Amino acid sequence: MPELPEVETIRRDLAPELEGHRITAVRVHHDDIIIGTLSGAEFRDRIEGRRILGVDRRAKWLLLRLDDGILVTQLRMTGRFAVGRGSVPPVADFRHVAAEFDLDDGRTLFYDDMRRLGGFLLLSESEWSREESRFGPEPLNDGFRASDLGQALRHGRAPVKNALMDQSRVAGVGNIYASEALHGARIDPTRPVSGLTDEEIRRLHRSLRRILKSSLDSSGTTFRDYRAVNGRSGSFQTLLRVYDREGDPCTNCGQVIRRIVQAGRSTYYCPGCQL
DNA sequence: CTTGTACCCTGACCGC
DNA sequence: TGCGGTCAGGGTACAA
Repeated sequence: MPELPEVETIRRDLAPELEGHRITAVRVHHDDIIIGTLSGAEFRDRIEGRRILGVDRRAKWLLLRLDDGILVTQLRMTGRFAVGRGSVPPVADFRHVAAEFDLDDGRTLFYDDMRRLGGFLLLSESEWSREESRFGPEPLNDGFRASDLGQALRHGRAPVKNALMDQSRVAGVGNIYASEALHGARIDPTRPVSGLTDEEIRRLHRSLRRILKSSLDSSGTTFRDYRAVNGRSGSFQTLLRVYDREGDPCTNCGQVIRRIVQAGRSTYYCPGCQL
């Protein structure tokens, strides 16, 4: 479901709700959302009593920093959070609640995941730092320059669209923003990374950062499953130029937007201005 | 090494 | 109305 702007939006919503609070009880309704070797009961026993010190993000992962360990969560396609009082989630369409975390002030954090592709992982600092080292640089970090993008992207022969979505090259970019960033940079998504010029890398760097920031300002893109916390919608879908717009005219040049499939995922692009 | 494919799961939508 | 096929903001294991 969510990419960098969506996960960061959720982080910003969750942090003030959770920070400083102790988790008093955990209920796991589907063991398959506990990633790794712990059973639901073992997971519960190790989380209950822990205090949440802070909420961070890396790539598309959320980190609940506990007073003992890090509760890592990945939302994949349909994971969502809500915080409310009482036994019923505050959002009507939470029909697939997979886990609940009671807080020390009587509120509950609900995790809903229709497809149950997302889930939770309890790690130590060192386990997390090993996981984390597989990710490429954060594209919105201040120090992320065009040369860093070039270094991350310009090896191998992968199509640039696939390379952008490769989390070990650049962190946090998924299917929507890969298409949008390439359109903004006027680069054909099928181009092999090895052939990209310095000028194209500079355009892609500017385009990627502009689009991710702009989406973050809009609280992300909601046209399907994604919601921020407690059902709040994003609005960047109104600003998408190519994604899910097959058959529409390009806002740059008027040619008809096309959809192709790369690595099993839809890519949208304009054959007129993306060369 | 790098790149592509199948798969996890449920639901919405489309054509027949 | 039902049925089958396809697709969905992701990531991983495994094959070539």
